[in-house]
Amino acid sequence: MMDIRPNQTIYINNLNEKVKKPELKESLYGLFSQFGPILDVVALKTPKMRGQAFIVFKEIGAATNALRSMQGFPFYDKQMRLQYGKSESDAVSKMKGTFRQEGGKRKDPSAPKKAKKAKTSATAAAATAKPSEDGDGADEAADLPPNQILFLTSLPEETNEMMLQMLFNQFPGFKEVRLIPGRHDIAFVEFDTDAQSAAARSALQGFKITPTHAMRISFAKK
DNA sequence: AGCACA
Repeated sequence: MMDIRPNQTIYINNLNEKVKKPELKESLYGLFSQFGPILDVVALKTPKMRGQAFIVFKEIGAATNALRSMQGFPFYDKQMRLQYGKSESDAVSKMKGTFRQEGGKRKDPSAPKKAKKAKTSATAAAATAKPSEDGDGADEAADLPPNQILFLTSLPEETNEMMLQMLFNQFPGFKEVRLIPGRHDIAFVEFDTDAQSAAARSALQGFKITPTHAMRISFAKK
């Protein structure tokens, strides 16, 4: 059913309602940021809004791509259903400078909060101040010859098997993910062939599972 | 099933 006109926000439903909000948002962010920059992920657990989420992309093209690619994607044991959002997200209006509180139309629970918290540039600087391990030999593995097993590094602490499965699952030839007990930061992902592992590798190289952690993918040592 | 953002 071709219903709603393209929108840079994707509306998702049929999500697993048992997943807690922070985890849900993180996983959605990880899963969808492969299509392009994301402005916001909105998920509410209110009776009306549970099981649904909004992914706000910077570009409509990214949203369209996501819509086509992720329709029916198995996510926490349910198939996600995607549509374009019906209206413009606040994150978009804010970016365009057209954001209005629409006096009265929307619920105003209490005090009018006019000023949003300003991101201090100190915070922003701290966020980017993460040392990047360029040039200190940390990426010697880049030279390993292709094989069917990928080696993931720089994984954030909250990584779990399901998140990695969701990411790598979508590539042909996927076999399994192996986590290492006692190490949250590395994992192995196996494919049927080295061509298939190479394709997944280039697609997901630098993928941000969380906004601050870009994972690194190399081929495993044989 | 359910289209919000505090």
